[in-house]
Amino acid sequence: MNDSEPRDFIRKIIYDDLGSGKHAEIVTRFPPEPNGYLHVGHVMSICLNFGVAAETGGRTYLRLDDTNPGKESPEYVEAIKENVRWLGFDWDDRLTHASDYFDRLYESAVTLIEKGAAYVDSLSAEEIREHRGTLTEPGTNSPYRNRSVEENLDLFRRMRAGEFADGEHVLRARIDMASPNMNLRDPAIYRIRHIPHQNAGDEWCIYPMYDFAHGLSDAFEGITHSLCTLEFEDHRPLYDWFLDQLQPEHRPRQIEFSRLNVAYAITSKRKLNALVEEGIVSGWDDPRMPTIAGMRRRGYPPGALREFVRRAGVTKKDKLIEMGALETCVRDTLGDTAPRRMAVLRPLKVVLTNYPQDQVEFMEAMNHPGNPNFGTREMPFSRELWIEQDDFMEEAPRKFFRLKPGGEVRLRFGYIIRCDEVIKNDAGEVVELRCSYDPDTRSGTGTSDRKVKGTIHWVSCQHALDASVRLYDRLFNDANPNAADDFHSVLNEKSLEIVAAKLEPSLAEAEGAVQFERLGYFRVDPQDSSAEAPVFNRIVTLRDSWAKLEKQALQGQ
RNA sequence: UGGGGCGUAGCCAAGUGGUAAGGCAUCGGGUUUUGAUCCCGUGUAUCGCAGGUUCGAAUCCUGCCGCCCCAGCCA
Repeated sequence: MNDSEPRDFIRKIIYDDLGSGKHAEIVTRFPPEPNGYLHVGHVMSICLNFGVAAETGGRTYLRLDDTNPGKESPEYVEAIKENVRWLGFDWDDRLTHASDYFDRLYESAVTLIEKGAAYVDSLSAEEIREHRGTLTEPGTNSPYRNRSVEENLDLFRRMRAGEFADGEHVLRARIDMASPNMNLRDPAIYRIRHIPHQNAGDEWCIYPMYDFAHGLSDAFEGITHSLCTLEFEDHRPLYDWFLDQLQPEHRPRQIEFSRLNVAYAITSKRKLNALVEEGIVSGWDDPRMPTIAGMRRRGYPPGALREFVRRAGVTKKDKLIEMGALETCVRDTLGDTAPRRMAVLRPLKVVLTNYPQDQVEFMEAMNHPGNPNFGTREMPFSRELWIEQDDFMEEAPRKFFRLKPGGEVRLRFGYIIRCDEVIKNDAGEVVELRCSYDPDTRSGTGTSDRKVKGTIHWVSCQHALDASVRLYDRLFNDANPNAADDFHSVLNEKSLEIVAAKLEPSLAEAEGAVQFERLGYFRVDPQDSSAEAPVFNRIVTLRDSWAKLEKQALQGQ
């Protein structure tokens, strides 16, 4: 991919601005409000803002939009920084806060008042709402709309001095109460809040609103392109209005793009919070969460996320992207980077009746069949082995080429075995297989080159490592849980299954993502795992065309 | 019913007057000691609909339809 080729409408605009000489350098910003965790939807914005600046040799600010104390907390700031860094981006010394500009913002508000472009309104919140009109009816002017500049100045100073209670007054832009654009019906720009600010402390009791603070912060930082999501599109006239009124040195341009939604995932902060609060998930970084923290803990590589949003593209069309597209990116990345190992998730014992009682052989196994640089390892092989329950069927269909009574299968990197006897418990469940192995078929060194259709994975019983493995599935049953009236009704009750697995011994040293052959990609849980009680998370399954066949067979019946 | 956006295959997405890229998914096939990977091949897309302009329209014009956003002293 040639990054110097514009590939979306925003990049086209930006590259044109560079080409025309309108800007010598591109400056962008990623401006999260520190009132929650970043999720998959934010990844788009992060990659766009940091990406386009990096491509063009520009700069990006990480700006915390902290204009509403009481709803925001420093707890989230660290998480946001960590998430952005983990995704692979760097803001250098450009970590800022909207609160850094409180003084300048205040001065700008005073300027607006002096120009007669803002006034102190003393209506209550309810009254203001009533005066705003509706979507189809114009609003009506506040009786305070024509206060003198002097009176406005005096009142605003006293608001700032703390002479009034919350809600007693509000500073409003004086635009047009009859505008068909609701945002232009004299929007509030400063409100009184007697709450200490997480950064500014007790210095202020009035705080600027988003529309006022955001565009001006952009201007103060010399942002050239202020990229945001579609819901701010009809705020743009207001964004431009403030710039027109105040004529800051730099004039940023706001451009909107559509949010990225992923099927089966929720991205509402409120709902995400409910999942945590209600204990439906274990926390903000629960591997089922669509948060960056969750995806990170799950084991999604940051490069896979970047690739995902690159493939999704930047447009203005509402999108709901299939989860499979994300999973493909994860598999693509991990396929190249994850060493292969063997693990049995649902163990079934196999006894090789003709294998010497106490013998142990060490089988050489490739760590990555597609890349010899990964080297090899040795796997202990013995008389008693664990295989996957799914790899045996007593009454197997035609195309099932794993183990069945009287049938043969290859043990990966081991021998070909034949199933001679099926042992069941009183309940009629298969609990053990008696098999015989063919000594001539040892992997690599076999004197027989006979082939069998199937190859299955295994772990030696006496050498196996016990581990708890968490199998994650989508959190919701509905492709668009965001649209559900109540997300509880579409929760997938089986989004987590925990199994007692048997791992090959080398997995004791596992770090990073590994592939459990034929099963999927897994990684040690960074929080809950210990040497005594290892815990693995399933990142994503492998593609499974057998499962697909089975499904089709079921549907065909 | 006011304003702002958006409508190209199942999901994304190029294309901006010359006869519909690409990715994901799907479905075939080949390779394979992972039913993975890899490799080949695979799409009757009424380009939302209807008119119009033009030799020629996804692209221009008109009218309609559908979906999303806006009535916080949230962002």
